[in-house]
Amino acid sequence: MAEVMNELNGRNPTLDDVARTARVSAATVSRFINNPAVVAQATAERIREAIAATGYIPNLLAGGLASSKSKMVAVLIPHLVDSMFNATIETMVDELSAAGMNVMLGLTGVSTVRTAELIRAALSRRVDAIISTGPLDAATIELARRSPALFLQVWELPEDPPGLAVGFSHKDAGRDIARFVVSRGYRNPHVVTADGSRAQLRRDGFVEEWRTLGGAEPTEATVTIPSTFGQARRVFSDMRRLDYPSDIVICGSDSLAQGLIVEAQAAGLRVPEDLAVMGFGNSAIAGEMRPTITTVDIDGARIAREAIAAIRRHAASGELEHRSIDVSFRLIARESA
Amino acid sequence: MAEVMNELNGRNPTLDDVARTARVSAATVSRFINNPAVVAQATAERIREAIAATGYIPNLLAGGLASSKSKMVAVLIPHLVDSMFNATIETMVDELSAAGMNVMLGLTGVSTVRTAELIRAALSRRVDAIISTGPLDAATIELARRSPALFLQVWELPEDPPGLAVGFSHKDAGRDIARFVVSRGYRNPHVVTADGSRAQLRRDGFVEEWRTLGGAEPTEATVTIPSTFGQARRVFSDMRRLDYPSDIVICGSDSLAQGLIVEAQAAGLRVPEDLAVMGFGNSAIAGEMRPTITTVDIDGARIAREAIAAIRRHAASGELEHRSIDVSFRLIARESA
DNA sequence: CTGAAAGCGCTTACAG
DNA sequence: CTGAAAGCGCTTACAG
Repeated sequence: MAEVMNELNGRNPTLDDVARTARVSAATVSRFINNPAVVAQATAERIREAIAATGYIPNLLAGGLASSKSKMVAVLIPHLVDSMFNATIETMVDELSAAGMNVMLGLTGVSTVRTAELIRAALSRRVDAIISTGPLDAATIELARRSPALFLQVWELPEDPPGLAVGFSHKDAGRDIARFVVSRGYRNPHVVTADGSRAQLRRDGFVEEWRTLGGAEPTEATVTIPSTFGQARRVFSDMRRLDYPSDIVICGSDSLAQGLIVEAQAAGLRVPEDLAVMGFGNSAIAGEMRPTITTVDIDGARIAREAIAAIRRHAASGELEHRSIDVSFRLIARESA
Repeated sequence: MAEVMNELNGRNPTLDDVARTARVSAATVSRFINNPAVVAQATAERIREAIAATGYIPNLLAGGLASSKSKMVAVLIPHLVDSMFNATIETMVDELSAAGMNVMLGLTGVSTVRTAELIRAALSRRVDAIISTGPLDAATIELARRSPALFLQVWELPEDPPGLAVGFSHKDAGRDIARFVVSRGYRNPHVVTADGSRAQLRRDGFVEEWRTLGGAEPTEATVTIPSTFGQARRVFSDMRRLDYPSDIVICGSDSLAQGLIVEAQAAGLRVPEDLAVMGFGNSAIAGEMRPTITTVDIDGARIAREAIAAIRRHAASGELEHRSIDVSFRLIARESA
């Protein structure tokens, strides 16, 4: 072993070094690493020992270049702080790890320009798949369409996705919320929308259905992404200042809803008796807040699993699927509304 | 342009394709891409056009293999959900993007085994640097020490780091909290510690200093990582059930503190009059909660900037620094304690 | 089940 | 400022 280390002379051991100490060809070592079942027992044992003796760590740059498979997946999200996607991403990373793949993380900040740059960067690294959230410009859609990498959009169902989509209809979710609000007898909703395309779709669905059901024009407010807890303070004080008749606030996220509850309570209001609040996303806090928060549950873990399963199918077969998987959503009535 | 596309015959354009259409050598195109200043104006223009015409996207796998620089940095954190590191990571990702580098994200789940696997995976991809949070086993420390990649530990200052460390003394932070609690006249702290090595250090610092200052033995509780909002419920009900005389709860994170405030208020207690609460981390909610949360601020953005600056220095010079950067911490007294 | 050899698409001294 | 050529460390038909 000492001799092996010595002849290396400081450089990293390569496949050839392992092959030499195991007295086999490089091809056989490569096979052992990528598909152990295909080499003979005795040979496998020698190679195993040689790898241990040399401290060999494969070079995936070289491997990827030769095989044109990087075993890397790009995951593109807007933010990390106060993000609705974190649980989904966490499941994705875990599932990818289990499949021997690593993830390249990109933060788009809801910018189509940044998104396009990150997609190019991902393609530069010859990722096997790109998982994207958020809007794409026309050129990027075209790039995605031509891409040899599997292109996945998650948490949404675009009209004509360039690749695969795993998500749900945000517009339908908005409509469902409207029906729920009517069924509970609320009359004056205040709709708080974040400045993202998905949030906008939910808002549109809500307002459309609300009108259809004969509701009076709702009041509205907007917040920027990431919609932090703190923006709730401004929204609430605006409502008071402008003397809105609101009996329920429809929030674009659970953290915003949580913030509104805190503000309302601090102002001496009871939730939901004096002011009801709805969230979106069913984050952990929604079920644990006092009062517990009425919200819409999205099965992020399922989105992640469907996405990764598609990537593994693609890795195995090489075929590019092109369809949409609707995981739907579920309104959860709790105490806050 | 159509001809250029045609002769490609479906495959991705390579550096050679660009070179051919620009009527220069591949070497010159490579120089243009990596250091435009070094090629002549007129040549540069021709290459620029050729790149646009062919739709060339460089292959960083090949580039990395040839140059043994991957322009990729591995970032290893325990979790994404309810994590104290997210703001730090977000700054890191932004800074790395600006420097033309991408990030490989690894989730360790506080497991040294997972951490070791991820470090091997990162080395397989020949990352330029590894940024790690959390404990390392002996073999991994040795691996990090030998690693050609820059090894950075952040949010902590280990005794004898294998590479660079950017963080602060958790034990000192715990001591500071003890002094603050004494100065405010609290007598019966309840210390809630998460099951991580850093949280444990803060707890030890607190208890040590508290005893030194003559305090009575504090009561204690532990929570698991990630310490979600919901664990606050159990901690609070245990305190009540066991009839602790607590006048202040020292929490391991702001979200835990927030949960305790909500629980205490729901039980009819006033914070801080009936029960004071302290957090840790100074997340956005800490300053926006009602009451605002007394906590300890860590300058995560500075940690990120120092780390990325070191990586850029390393990329430029190739030298491996080996030292510790203490960014310290700052106790922020607000309303909750 | 195993080996020899070509090739993946870049970068980088070296020479001019 | 530019080009020819070797080499980075793997994988994968092809042959046996």
